[in-house]
Amino acid sequence: MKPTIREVAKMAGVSISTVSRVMNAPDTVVESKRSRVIEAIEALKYQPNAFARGLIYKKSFTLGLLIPDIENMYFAGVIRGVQDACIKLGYSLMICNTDRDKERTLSYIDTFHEKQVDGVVFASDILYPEYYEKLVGCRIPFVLVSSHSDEYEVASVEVDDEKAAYDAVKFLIELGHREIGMIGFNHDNSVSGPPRVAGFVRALTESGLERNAGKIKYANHRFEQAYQASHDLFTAYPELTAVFCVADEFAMGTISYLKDRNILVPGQVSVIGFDNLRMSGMFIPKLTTIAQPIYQLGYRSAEKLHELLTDGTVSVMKEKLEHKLIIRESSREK
Amino acid sequence: MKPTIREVAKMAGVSISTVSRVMNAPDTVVESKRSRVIEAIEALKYQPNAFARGLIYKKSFTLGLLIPDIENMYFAGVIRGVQDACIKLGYSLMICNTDRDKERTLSYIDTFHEKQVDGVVFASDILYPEYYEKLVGCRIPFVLVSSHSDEYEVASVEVDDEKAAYDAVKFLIELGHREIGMIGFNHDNSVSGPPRVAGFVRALTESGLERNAGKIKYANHRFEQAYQASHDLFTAYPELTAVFCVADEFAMGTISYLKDRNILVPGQVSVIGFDNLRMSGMFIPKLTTIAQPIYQLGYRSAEKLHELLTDGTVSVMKEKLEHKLIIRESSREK
DNA sequence: TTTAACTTAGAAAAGCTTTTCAAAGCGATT
DNA sequence: AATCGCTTTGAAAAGCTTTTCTAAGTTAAA
Repeated sequence: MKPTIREVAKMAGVSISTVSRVMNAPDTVVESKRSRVIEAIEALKYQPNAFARGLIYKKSFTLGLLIPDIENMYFAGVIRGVQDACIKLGYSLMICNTDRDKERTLSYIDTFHEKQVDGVVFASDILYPEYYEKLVGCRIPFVLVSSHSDEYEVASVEVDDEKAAYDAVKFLIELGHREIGMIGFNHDNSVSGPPRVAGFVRALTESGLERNAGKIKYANHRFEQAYQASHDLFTAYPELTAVFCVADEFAMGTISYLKDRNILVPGQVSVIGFDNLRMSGMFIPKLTTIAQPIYQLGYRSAEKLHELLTDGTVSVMKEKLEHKLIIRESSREK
Repeated sequence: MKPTIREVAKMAGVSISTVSRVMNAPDTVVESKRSRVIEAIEALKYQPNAFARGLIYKKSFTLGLLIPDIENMYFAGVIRGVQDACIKLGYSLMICNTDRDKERTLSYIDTFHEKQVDGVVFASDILYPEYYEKLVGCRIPFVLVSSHSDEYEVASVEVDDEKAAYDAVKFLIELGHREIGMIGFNHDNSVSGPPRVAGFVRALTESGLERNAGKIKYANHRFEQAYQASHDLFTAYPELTAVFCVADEFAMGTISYLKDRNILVPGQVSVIGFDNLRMSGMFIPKLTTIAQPIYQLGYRSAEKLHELLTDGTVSVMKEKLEHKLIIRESSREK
């Protein structure tokens, strides 16, 4: 089996206390013994047992990350950010893909509880009361990323969805478009759904384009759904010359649909996305989009969780990171 | 703090042994006490401490997963597969993104060792001797997915790369193409690089097209690199009417390049990819490709690891899963 | 009625580390 | 020479659970 501190002690001819001290407070043990101990540790490839340490410290130095859909490219970036922050801060990371399934999410929280993760970052999904109750019931500190809660007092880091949507639509208007539609997230399973239509409506209203405010179809996070939604949108409103899509994946779905209908993008219709996935620059045409600082979102959320864990509180509760308009090839002046 | 078995025992008015028995062998404790204990457990939301259990069982019921590049869409699928298998088999999963960095990979193995993961699945990367030595030095059982080792006796599950590449090129030939090039993986940091050029060459040779065997440029896993490689390929061999790309991301890079050069795909040049990413059906044009059973690859690798952990050995050492040709829009008869 | 065989429950040990406490050793000060 | 104070080390306890062992209590059989 794996060597224990006992065997290291025996090999070095000292007590286990001394071995422990060599690892945790090296300068309290005299040089001669210290080097003998270090030799023994290396010879045996000794690695202290995390279970025993966990028992003492009551900490696992592990964080949990709950992801709604790992096949959504958006999350690859936030995972990288969270993981890099974890490395910097000395945590391990346990990533779980919930598929937006309530039961599964709850069961992962149980696992986190059992494994004694120090905290969890909860990504992009709605914080349902069940989740909240369970998390606080298990006394697990947590933060939200790309999400927030109106009901509860929970730390979060995200983008200003309303403003970002506003900027996207404003851009389309400045390009000269007057007939503008939108493909949005279903409100009942997304947190950014409502603020993004709010931004859409505000930009429209501000320019006297209220008549477009209802030209919205909703989809459920996936390409195929957005394809279908575009179909519904364009059969209902064939006059549209621009579409605001609340996700790059939706923009791709919309463009695919338009392509199949032989409608040119951006020749006849301009499409703007949201997220700036790595894929957006690879698509044909390259997507004009609102860039979220995806990696930073993940990174900051882990830092914030760390702050919560060490200080017991967090300096800014609802943190907003900056979005940015990226102009590429899927949009054009009207 | 979190409640312990002691507090449950006190609340139920029994000894801690009884509580433990209720959880692990319920029928050895009399109904009246059992129900009192269950009540107490629920009232306190008691969850046994995984550290204490780990100390006893010498198992963490946690697996580690080493991923080279989490932003590569290929891995989203294998992660899902591994994770679903883990749920079925009762393991938790610790996913680590190595960025193909040796030091980082080694350091993750240390973490796995310290956290006492029961085993690790190692994805898609070359099993360098350092990795192998460290893993066996730490006595951590492991399996390879989308990879294999010629040097060492390690269980693996992957696709038959040579055959798959052969099938791809054969398909191009049957379409009537005679001038065929390839965008491959750099041999020095990929395991599937060499077998895929072998398949390319075999298909060519079989049809008397050896003259094409050298028309290969190499790229390093990413779109941008494939774009550049396509540039090199087509300036060196402008006669090409078809390209075999060893990854869908490469195919997208190639098509992007061709598009920028106003070369029609599939009108003038046919492109076939490899992987069948979820994205491949979303791209314009939709990619003809060799589908890997990505999810199953992940799923099987976790099952295999489980087999290794429970039986101490594995029934089939080098397992191959079936690939499949998917014909979509990026290829056309010559 | 007594003994044998079970059933049920508690005490205690084991698993590995860190940390506290006490003791030993040593130099220096009075 | 004796005491003080500091450094260095080891013994032991604590952290939480599972499991073994033992004891007590119950039922059935002789």
